Amino acid sequence: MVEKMKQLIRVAKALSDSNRMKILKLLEQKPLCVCELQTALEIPQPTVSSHMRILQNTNMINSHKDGLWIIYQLAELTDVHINALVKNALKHLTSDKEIRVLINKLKKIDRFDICNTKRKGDE
Amino acid sequence: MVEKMKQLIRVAKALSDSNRMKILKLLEQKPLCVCELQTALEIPQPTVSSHMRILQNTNMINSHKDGLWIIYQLAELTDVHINALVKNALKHLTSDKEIRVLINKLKKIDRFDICNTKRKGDE
DNA sequence: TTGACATATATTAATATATCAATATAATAC
DNA sequence: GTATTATATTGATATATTAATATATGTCAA
Repeated sequence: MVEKMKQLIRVAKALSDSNRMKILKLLEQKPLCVCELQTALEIPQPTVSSHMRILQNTNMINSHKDGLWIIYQLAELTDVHINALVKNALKHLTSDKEIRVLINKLKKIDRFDICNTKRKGDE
Repeated sequence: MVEKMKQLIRVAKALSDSNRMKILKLLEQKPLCVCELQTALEIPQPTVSSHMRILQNTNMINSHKDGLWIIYQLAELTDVHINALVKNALKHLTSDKEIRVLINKLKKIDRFDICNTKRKGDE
């Protein structure tokens, strides 16, 4: 059996940081690699990785590899109340000014531009 | 205008502590004074007061005086998403073992027994 | 292989938070 | 007034969290 209290506190702590909330809101738009998040948030890469680990420990996100990249995406939480809790946190930030600016900025960010990795099919 | 991000993080931090979650679950049963919470949680009075201040800063609880007592009670949050978030956190803990034991323990706790204050009408 | 690159981990320093003893404040009884 | 009681505040200490730098790992291409 899961420990409800510990589970809740782990999620609440994960939501207690503005960088992590920004990451979740960005992932809500589309799956992203570390370098895209790093560019959007303008913070060092290890800082991003550190936040990703915390989010992954709550099962709020999952990841898969694509060459050198690790693509992160939002995950559906199996626990109904925790899932609703997180959804409400994300909805709350929809009208946040800084978040809106950030999401707009994301439109111009593309991992193929950031990284030197050649686009598949390029010569 | 409210700063959505700061508001969310303040609430998430408030929910990131097991003593505070226990306090909220106890207040869900009925309004309580500090000495009742102190007895239920078996922690020193200043620790309780410290948590109450944090919870009050999020508007999750409010208080009124009754003689020497300060009675705390759950408050309805005006922000719809934050309110739903907190409600889900509380629901999540309904099945938590430790919380169930605590709520059961609360039934035997009565401020008139704990405190030396004379019951109104006593001789 | 080797080198370049994307990401992860370790270490450290700075900051934030939780707890609790001691003390202060406020309400009530005498 | 003074004493008592319930709660708040202060200040000290321990622990947790964050972020930055340095280093390591794993992948791909040549």
